[in-house]
Amino acid sequence: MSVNIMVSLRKLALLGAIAQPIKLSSGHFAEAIKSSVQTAARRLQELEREGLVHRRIIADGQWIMLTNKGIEQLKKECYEYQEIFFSRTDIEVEIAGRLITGLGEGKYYTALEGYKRQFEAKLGFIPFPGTLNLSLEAQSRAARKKLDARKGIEIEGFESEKRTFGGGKCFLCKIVEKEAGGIKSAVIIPDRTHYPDDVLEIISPVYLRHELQLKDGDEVRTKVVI
Amino acid sequence: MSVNIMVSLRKLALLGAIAQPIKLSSGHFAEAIKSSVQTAARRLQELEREGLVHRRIIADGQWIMLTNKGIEQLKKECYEYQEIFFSRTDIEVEIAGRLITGLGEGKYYTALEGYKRQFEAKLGFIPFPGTLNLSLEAQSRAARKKLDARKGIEIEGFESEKRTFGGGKCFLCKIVEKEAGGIKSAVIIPDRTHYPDDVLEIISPVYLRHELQLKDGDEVRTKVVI
DNA sequence: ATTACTAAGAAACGAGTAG
DNA sequence: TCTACTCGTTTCTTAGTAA
Repeated sequence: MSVNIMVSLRKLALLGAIAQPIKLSSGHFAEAIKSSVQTAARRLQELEREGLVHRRIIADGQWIMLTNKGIEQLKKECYEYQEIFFSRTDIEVEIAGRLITGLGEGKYYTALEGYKRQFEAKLGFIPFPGTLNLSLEAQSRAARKKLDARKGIEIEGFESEKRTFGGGKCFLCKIVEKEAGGIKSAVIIPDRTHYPDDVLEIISPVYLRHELQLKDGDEVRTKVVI
Repeated sequence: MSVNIMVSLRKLALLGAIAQPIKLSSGHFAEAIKSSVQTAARRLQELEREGLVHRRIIADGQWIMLTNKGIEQLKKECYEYQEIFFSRTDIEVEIAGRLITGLGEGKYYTALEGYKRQFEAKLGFIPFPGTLNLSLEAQSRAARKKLDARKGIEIEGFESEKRTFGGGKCFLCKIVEKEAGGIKSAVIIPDRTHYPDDVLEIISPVYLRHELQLKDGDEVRTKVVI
């Protein structure tokens, strides 16, 4: 990935192309990146070719918006800065939520060899098949947001014969109270999540729901190591 | 500032050259930035020429550490990412500290035309000459740290005939309780501070110490708009 | 082993032009 | 105006060499 491409991508994000498409011409973009129109146009083409932006050309310019891949790339750089400037400011964030029943895919994914192997190597345990899903209130969603800014423990995606499985990241955590101090667990955040960001997925070597005698609607508090 | 230079600078920061000098050779650095030894060596030379790193060549490599200028450059990029990803998550941070008497330079600096003009234009008031200095406990120091991550309201440095005066940044704030709701004030953070980061300097259009009937040792709480 | 040159080769840039 | 080419020119990179 060329560094100029990354700078262009960042500029587009700053211009607001991360949340919604923005309209701009090569000419305007040239001013923004302080280059010639040709170079600006080439950068936008390149960005599209690399799959980092969606692009739609119209009569008097183009509509540009970052793709998920583009956002991911940008986040990687962002993590580096977090690392440089805020590496060890906070150690833990506390997130609370109410237990809900998931869609069952947690069970499917956590059982896959491609993930299990990584969980064991990187987290130190083989997860019980399934995830504990917590529904988060506004306050905890804000705390959850801090995890976005963190690199976490990286879980790589992989491919099987039939399909590809996306990557994600984990954070070690512990459930507070409930005498669960001794149980290792981890928050898992897929890159392309099927849940909105108001659900927190937790994995653990044991069946937490039974181990802690939890039922839907119970409040669960967890301290996440970031 | 070439983009390749910035990438190299970031890499050095990640390698730890921000807090203390690190020893590395062009060969090692070449691996880190995935380039030839020649390019790596040239980058280090360039970085030094631009005043972004201190460099000391020894028999089997070199000692490298970022300069303040280098760190400032890096922070600028960091702000961009903050802007992109965390723009409006928090609005305020609360910082509490105990009133102490400063060294008197606050009085000197706030009275300088070069600063006064900017305060009036950017903060909306001409500061009373002097700063209110708060000594921060551990918890508030952590809150104070959040300001480092923010761009704030930029105050530019300037030169007089005799010397140069450094820049810094400000954050609007309000003193909580004490019926001070109506008094505009601002936290001021010089780029090259004479205070360690456990002192918070506040300026205001009025003499806060009298206005709020404060004396050394009193606890003052402030909400800083970030 | 280093760093620091030089010079050839590769890559990127921007003026000009077409559609 | 716009995007998207081509094509000289400039800039950057790397191999080779010296200290």
